[in-house]
Amino acid sequence: MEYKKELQRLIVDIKTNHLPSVSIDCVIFGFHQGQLKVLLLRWKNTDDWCLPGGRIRKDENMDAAAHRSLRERTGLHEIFLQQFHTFGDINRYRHYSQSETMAKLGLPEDVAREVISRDISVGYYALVEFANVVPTPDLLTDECRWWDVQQIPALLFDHNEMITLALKTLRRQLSYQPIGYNLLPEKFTMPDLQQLYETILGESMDRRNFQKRMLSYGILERLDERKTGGAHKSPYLYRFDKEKYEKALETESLFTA
Amino acid sequence: MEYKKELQRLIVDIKTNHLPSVSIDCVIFGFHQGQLKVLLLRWKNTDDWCLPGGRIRKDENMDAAAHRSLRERTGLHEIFLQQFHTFGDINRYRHYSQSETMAKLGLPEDVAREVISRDISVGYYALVEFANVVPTPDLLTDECRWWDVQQIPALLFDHNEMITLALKTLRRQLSYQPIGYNLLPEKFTMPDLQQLYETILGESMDRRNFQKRMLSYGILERLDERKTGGAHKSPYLYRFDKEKYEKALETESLFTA
DNA sequence: AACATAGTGTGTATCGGATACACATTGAAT
DNA sequence: ATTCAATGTGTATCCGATACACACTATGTT
Repeated sequence: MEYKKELQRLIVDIKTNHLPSVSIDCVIFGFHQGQLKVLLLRWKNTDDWCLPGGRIRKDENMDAAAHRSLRERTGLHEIFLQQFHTFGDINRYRHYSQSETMAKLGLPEDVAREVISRDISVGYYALVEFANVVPTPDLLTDECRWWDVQQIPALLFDHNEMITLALKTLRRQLSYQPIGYNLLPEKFTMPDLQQLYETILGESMDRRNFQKRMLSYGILERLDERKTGGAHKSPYLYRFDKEKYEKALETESLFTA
Repeated sequence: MEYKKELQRLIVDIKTNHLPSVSIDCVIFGFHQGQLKVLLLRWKNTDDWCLPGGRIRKDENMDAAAHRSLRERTGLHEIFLQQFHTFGDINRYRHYSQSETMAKLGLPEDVAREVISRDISVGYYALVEFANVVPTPDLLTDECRWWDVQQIPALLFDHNEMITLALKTLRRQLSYQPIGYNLLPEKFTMPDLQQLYETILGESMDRRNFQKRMLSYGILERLDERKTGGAHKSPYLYRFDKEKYEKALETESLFTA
C-alpha cells in the first residue's frame, strides 16, 4: 500500500511541522464565459466535494500558507488573496454528520482523526485568471475542477456557508475597491468588465452608465487597439493602470455605490 | 508562592482544556465624555499594556470564547462583538522584541513559553456601554482600565496594529450598519449620537443634516421626554427601536454614506 | 456590392439624496 | 427681564446616479 504510506507520512509531517487546531480554507473564484466559478476538490473514491485547504507550517506566516495552498491547487504565483472570516464553531458539519463524513472519507481511523479534528479555520478568498489555472488535486483528493457558483452541490463540512460568505464579502468589496485585475486577462473590453461586475453582483446594469462610472475611477487605460472577431462594431481594449489600481485598493476611498 | 501555584494551574488548564496555537484578542471600545476609549490591561509588575485576550476551550465555540473573555474583563453579558481579522504572522513583536517581551513579562521560562508561544490570533472588537463596565484584571495582569484611543501607548506584541485595524473596520461598518445601541445609554439625545459618530469617524458634521440622515434610517424613536440640566434649550431624548435596529444590522442595506 | 444586424461609442435630460445654510425657540445663568 | 448658547426645524442648491436616444461599424447575408 504505497498510498497508505504516503498518507502516514503526511500525517507525521502535519503533526511535526504544522500548527495544530488551525487550518486554512480557500474559496478560489474564477471567471469564464460570463459565469463566476469556484474551484473544488473531490475526495478520493467519493462523489463528495469540498474547498481546497491547507495547514500552516510552524515557520510560516499564515498568509504565506494560504498562498502556498493556492499555488499548489492552481499553479499560480501572484494572486489576489484575502482573508474574509475565521470559522470557529465546534460543529462544522452540515449536510453530513461527523460520522457520515468520516465514513465518506473512508480513511483509517487514526488518519481521519487527524484530518478532520476540531479546527479553527481561517477562510480566504482568491480571485484568479481562469485561463491560467491548472487545477491540481492533492494527496487526499481525486479531482480538482471549476464549478459554476450557481450549481455548487452539497459540500462536506460547512464549506457551502464559506462560499456564501466569501461571495458576500466579495460583493461588498466591490463597493469600495476596484476589482478585475486578477480575474480578467491583461487586455479586456468594457463589456468584459461589465459582465464581470454583473456576474459577481448578480444584476444587470446600464451599459453607458457603467462605462462612465468605471472611467471616472481613473484606473483604466484605453488602448489604441480594438478587439476584432465579433460580428459587430469592434470594442476598444482597456487595461488597468496598475499603479492607480493598487492605490485604489489601499485607500479604499474612490468608490461609493 | 501562592501566585506561582495559580500560574501553574493556569498553564495546565490551558494545555489540557484549550486549543493550542490559537488565541483571541479583544478590542473593547467604550464611549465617554466625547472620547472613544479602549480597555487595556497592564501586565503584572510592569508598565506595559496590552489588549485583553483569551483562549478557546476545546468544547466551546470560538465566538463563545470571545464573549467569555469580554464578560470576564467587563462584567457585561450582552455585548456587540464582532470578529474583524485574524493575525497569523510568525513575528508579532513590534515595539519590543521577543526576548525583551519575555523579560518584561517576568514569567518563569516554562510559563512564558506557554503564554507567548506562536499563536494565530483571532481579533474581535466589541462595543460596550462605558458606564456599565467594571474593568477587571486577570491572573497575569495588575490593572485594567480605559484608555483614550488618541493616547494609547506602545503596546506589547502587535496590539497597536490590532486597535488600528479594529477602528478602521468599525469606521467602515458605520457606512452600512447602524451603531450606538451598545455604546450609548438607553435614552440619549441627538447631539449625543452625533458626538459618537464624530468621535468614531474623527470628523465633524452638520447638525441638521446629521439629524435628517439618522431619522431617515427609521431606527430611532423620539420620546416625549427632554434632557434637562444643560444651560440651554433642552433636547429631545431618543432611543433605538430594537427590532428595526436589529433588522438593519442584518440586512446591511439601509445605509450608504 | 449593397444591405441587414447586433453590438459598440457617445451625449443629454432628469431625478434624488447629500450638502450648505438661516431663523425661531428655549432653558439656565446673570 | 435679559443674555447666551445650544436646540428644533425648513429650504435652496449641488452633484452624482439614473434613464434614455442616436450614430457608427465589423461581420454575415443576399
